[in-house]
Order: sequence, then C-alpha cells, then structure tokens
Amino acid sequence: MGDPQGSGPVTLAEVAAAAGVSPSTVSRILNGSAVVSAAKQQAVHEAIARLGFVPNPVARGLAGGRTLSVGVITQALDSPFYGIAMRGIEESLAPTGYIPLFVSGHWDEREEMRCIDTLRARRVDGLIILTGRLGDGALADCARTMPVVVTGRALSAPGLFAIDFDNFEGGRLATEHLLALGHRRIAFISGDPKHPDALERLRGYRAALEAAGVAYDPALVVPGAYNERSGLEATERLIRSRRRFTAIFAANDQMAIGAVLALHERSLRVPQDISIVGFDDVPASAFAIPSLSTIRQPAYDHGRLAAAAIVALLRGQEPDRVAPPPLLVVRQSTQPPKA
Amino acid sequence: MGDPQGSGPVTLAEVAAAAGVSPSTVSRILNGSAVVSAAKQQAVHEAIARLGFVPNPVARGLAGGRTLSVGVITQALDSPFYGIAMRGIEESLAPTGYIPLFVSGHWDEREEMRCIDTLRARRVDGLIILTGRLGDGALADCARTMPVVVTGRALSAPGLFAIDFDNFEGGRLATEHLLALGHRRIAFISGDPKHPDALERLRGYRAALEAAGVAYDPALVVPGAYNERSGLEATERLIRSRRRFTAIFAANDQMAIGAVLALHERSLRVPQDISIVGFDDVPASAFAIPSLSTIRQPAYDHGRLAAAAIVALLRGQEPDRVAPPPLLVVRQSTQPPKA
DNA sequence: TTGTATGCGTTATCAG
DNA sequence: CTGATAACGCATACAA
Repeated sequence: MGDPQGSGPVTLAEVAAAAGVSPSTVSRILNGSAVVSAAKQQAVHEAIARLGFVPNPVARGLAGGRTLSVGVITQALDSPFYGIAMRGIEESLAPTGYIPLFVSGHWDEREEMRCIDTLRARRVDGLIILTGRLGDGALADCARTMPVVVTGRALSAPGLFAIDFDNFEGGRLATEHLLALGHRRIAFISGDPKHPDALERLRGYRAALEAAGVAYDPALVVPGAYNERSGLEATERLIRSRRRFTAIFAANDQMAIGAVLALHERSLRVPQDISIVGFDDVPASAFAIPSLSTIRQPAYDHGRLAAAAIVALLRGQEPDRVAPPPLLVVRQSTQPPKA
Repeated sequence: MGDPQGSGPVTLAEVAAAAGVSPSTVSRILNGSAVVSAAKQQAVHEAIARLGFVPNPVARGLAGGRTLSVGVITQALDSPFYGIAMRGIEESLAPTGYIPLFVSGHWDEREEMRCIDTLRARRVDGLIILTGRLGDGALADCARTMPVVVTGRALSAPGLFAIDFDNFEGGRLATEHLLALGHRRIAFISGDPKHPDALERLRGYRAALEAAGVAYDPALVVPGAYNERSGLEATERLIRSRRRFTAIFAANDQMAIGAVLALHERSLRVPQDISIVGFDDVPASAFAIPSLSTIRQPAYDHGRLAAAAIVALLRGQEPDRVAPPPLLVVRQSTQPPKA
C-alpha cells in the first residue's frame, strides 16, 4: 500500500538505474513492446518490486499519446438505471488498465457536446456514450477523432460501434402483455418525445395496438421526463382528461412508480383498478408494492458490453456484435381488467 | 465545438508564434502567474480564440505537477444516495476547472485502499472520500500526500477536512419520533455494524430509548446491508423471532422499503400494523406507498460542500466548517401503535 | 515585463 | 537485443 518510503514516487529512470539497464529497456518490459533478455527482465522486475515503482500515467499520456482512460457520458450520475450501467463499465474496464471518466450530459445535446469537449481536452483514448442526445452525424464526426461506443441506437460508422437495445420490441412486448390480459384502453406515458428511445417505445406501443386491432388514441399518450414526479403528473393529467383507460404503460419504471402513487391518491388500486407496466426493471421495481411488471433492460450488461467494445476498438479489434434482447417481466402490477 | 480544422490539437507554442510572443508569456496569461502587458494579453487572447487553443491537461500535469483532477471515492456507482452526492460534487466542481474521477470502494476497506492507489497513480490533486471504510489513521496518512476531504465522520488532521453528519442525532430523532407516537417496542435494522455510520445511528437509537425509559432489547436489533433485499430479510428474521414490535427504524431508506415489502407479504400493513422510519430521504421515499417517514440527509449538499472544501484546500484556504443537520421528515409510514 | 533554457517521466526513433 | 537521444506540451526558475 502506497510507497514504503515517504520519498515520493519512484521513476522509471530510477528503476533502470537500480536494475543496471537503460530506461528504454524498462519501458520495453513494461509495455511488451520488444523482446528483452530473460536476465534483464528478471532484474527489472525485481527492481520494480523492490522500489514499489508505479508508472506515471500522466507522463505516459504525454509521451505515448495514450492516457489509458475512456470518457463515459452518462445522462445522470444519480440515475438508478445509468448507475448500473456505470457499474458494469467500471468493473469491466478495471482489469484492462483503462479507467473511466464519468461525466453527465443531463439529457441535453449542448451539454453533451461540452462533455465531449472536456473529455477530448483530457485526452481520453475513447468514448462511451450512454443513450446520448447527439445526432448521428455529430457522433460519426466525433468518431473520426477517437473510437466511440454508443448505446441505445443502431448506427454504423468508422470508429463507431453501437450497442442497440430493441426499444421498439420492448414497447411492443409491454403493450402486448396488457392486450393479452384483455386491456383495450391503454395509456402511454412517454419519455421526452425528442428522444429516439421514447419514440421507439411509442412505436412499439402503436404496433402492438394495431396488431390487436385496437385503435390508437392520441389522447391516451402523455409525455413524461423519466422521473417519478413526471409520471405522477402525467397520470394526473390523464385522470383529469376523463378519458377512460384500464392500464398504463410507462416508458420507464420511475414514471411507473409515480403513476402508481397518483392512482393511489385517487384511491385507484393497482392492479385491481388499473394495471401498470414499466420499462427498465430497475432494482427498486421488484420491491415496489405492488411489484412492478416491466420490460427488463439489462443495464449492467450494456455497461459491460460497452466497455468491452471500446477496449476492443482501442486494441484495433472488432467488438462482438451482441444485443441483449428485451424481456417481459410479469409481476404484480398487471392483471386482467375488471369486467 | 471541436477544432475547426482536422489538423489536430493546437499547442501553446503555436499560439505563442501566432501572437508573436514567447511560450512563457502565453503560459503566464493562462495561469495568471505574472503580470503581462495589455497589448500582449490582447494578442494572445485573440490567437487563442482564433486557433481554438485548449491547454493540454496531460502536459500541464507533467510540467506543473497538478492535474486539475480530484479523485472521488464513492461506495457504489449505482446508489441513489451517493449518486446524488456525486451530482453535487460534479456540479460544484465544474466551474472551478477541476474534474472529478469517480471510483467505487464497495464498502470495502481493501478496495478503498486500491482505489486510493489508483487515484494517486493518476496524480489526482486531491481526494474526496464519501463515507469511507478506512481507519482514521490511514486517512491521516493519506492526507500527508494530498488534501483529503471525508464525509460522514468527525476527524481532524493536517491536510484533512471532515464533513460530518450527525448520525447519532439522526438515529435519535427517528427513534424519538416513534416513541413520541407511543411506540415502545421498536426494532432497529442496522447497517453493517463495522461501519461508524451504522454504529452512530444505533447509538442514537439507544440514547432515545434510554431517555424515554424504554429498555434496550438486543433481540430487536438486526443487521442489514443497506439495500432493499437485506431490509426484507432482516424483517423476516425479526418476524420469525416471534419478538413483538410495533415499529421499525431502518438505518437507511432502501432497507426500509425492503422491510415494508416483507411486512406486506405477511399481510401486515404499514403504518396501521407496523410503523416504519427510514434514513437518508432518497427521492424514491417520497413516492413509496406509503410514503416513508425518514431522516433527511442532504446528500446533494454534502457533495457540494465536499467539493467546495477540497477546492479550498487545494487553494491553500481554510474550508467552511458547516454541517447540515439531520432533519426528521414525517410522512405516511408512521402513526401511533394500535391499542 | 519578457524571453531562454530546462525539466516533468515516459515512449519512440534511431543507431549499434 | 540494447542504449543513447529526441520528442510530448507545458510550467518555471533564471536571466535580461
């Protein structure tokens, strides 16, 4: 732990001196950038261990042009969903020697741009963007500078790798579940309508309705902002509109939780009076009362995959092209409508 | 946005050349490290703007020994509580030019030590440790290398600044609230008993009981792990023990939520049959059913204060010594016990 | 007030 | 296979 002496960090040059070799040789051993005689390897490794040498990433960054860091743009540092993805990224990156730099874009295109500038200035070697707001063009542009991995959209460009999640299918599954239970008047609390995610889920919702021969009623679709309060308010608007509905599909779990509360305050019970399906399957959803039926989006896996992909790109390899499918999780917040 | 040309990053030397001054002059202007004539200032600023120059933090770090980054050790990247603190840190750090490096210690002393080593290797200028597991000695040790700010404990050492939260008082307030409602048999779901936080809250619990003349019953105290599942399991243990209790004080909101679910599964209603108080006041607690009475711990402010403190230390100033007090938030999960 | 020279710790390019 | 030597981009004594 730390250096035994308080004499400050040991340098590569000191290791070289102690091992009786040149700095270049130490560097070569560290990076495996050339073959070195076994004897010197031995000597150098001993010196490293003895002196407790740790390479200075800052100097490495300057000299080698690589900082061994990857920027991660998340949308919120305090989101239950992105938080899990961040955990996946950190854990998956750790053994590779890369370190993540987390910054948050707050679902805002301009802020996201600023984040990229900040990270680029910090000379990150690559970029992971979790469900970004940036246009495909800007992303492709960015990918010309450094490898980029984006989640939540399908996209292909040089140096760019997309880990898509089938939001359309997720939206379809959720709605289909409610339809199968017998619901016909199904409200949809959407995310920010400017976001591809939200639009895809809406598309899935409409596709399922259409497939079931249920007419689409725009009055049953209300926007939200992906947090509890907006779900609550959206539901209140829905109720005040006097439009009849027997089920709600919320574009994420947090809004679904808000919806449950709004109904509760009007003495409407879930699922006896109104059924609710969420989206994401954040941990809290399993502990809600009633536990929330939802579409599982494996955030942790997304994180792991994104990290693996950026490392692959950084190493000049081709990332695995895998996409975890959306999965319907049926819990207690859904049941057939009252007769 | 980015550089106009694809010609790669502009260097300070290029700015100097363009402005017709020496590199040192540009550096001086950038850092305000000396007085420069107005004319040259003008010229340099123009050149900077025209060329879109952005200083390279990596080179700066090497040359100046400062990386303008501060390491932040959080316990989990996906915690609703720490997430908010992280947000406070990021937002408060942004205008100062410092960037946070978030890593997670997973409530483990050895991992925390590794985090510190990683961050030290990255040459962060300072360190913020959110509710760390490390002993006071190790912290003081660490603070001899660089400025350190810790939250959640009282501690004083050179280069070390502690932002304490009165967990004792919080625990006392929560218990007192239940006592005031008439509860006498109050269970306590503790956090990891090895952690100071948990111990302090327990102490507060016991102090309140004592003050009210209620005997302390160790059988009513069960450990948890600060997540929903552990709260659920702890409550099940409590129920299986056949020990009578009319209220539960959980050492954090997530465990409280788990407790509510455990009771629900046994058809015990909150608050009619059992009252529950949590701790932290995470956003979800206001949207739970029933909404959770809890002790508010202003995580966002903690983050802001920690960031402000580390910046102050970094500037050689004395941080403000302020501690947001614990606050009882009464919602719907508590009421007098049944007769 | 300003410029020159040097160094930060490593990698990369050369010779040998 | 190995060792000098030159960058990397900036900050900072030092000199002027």
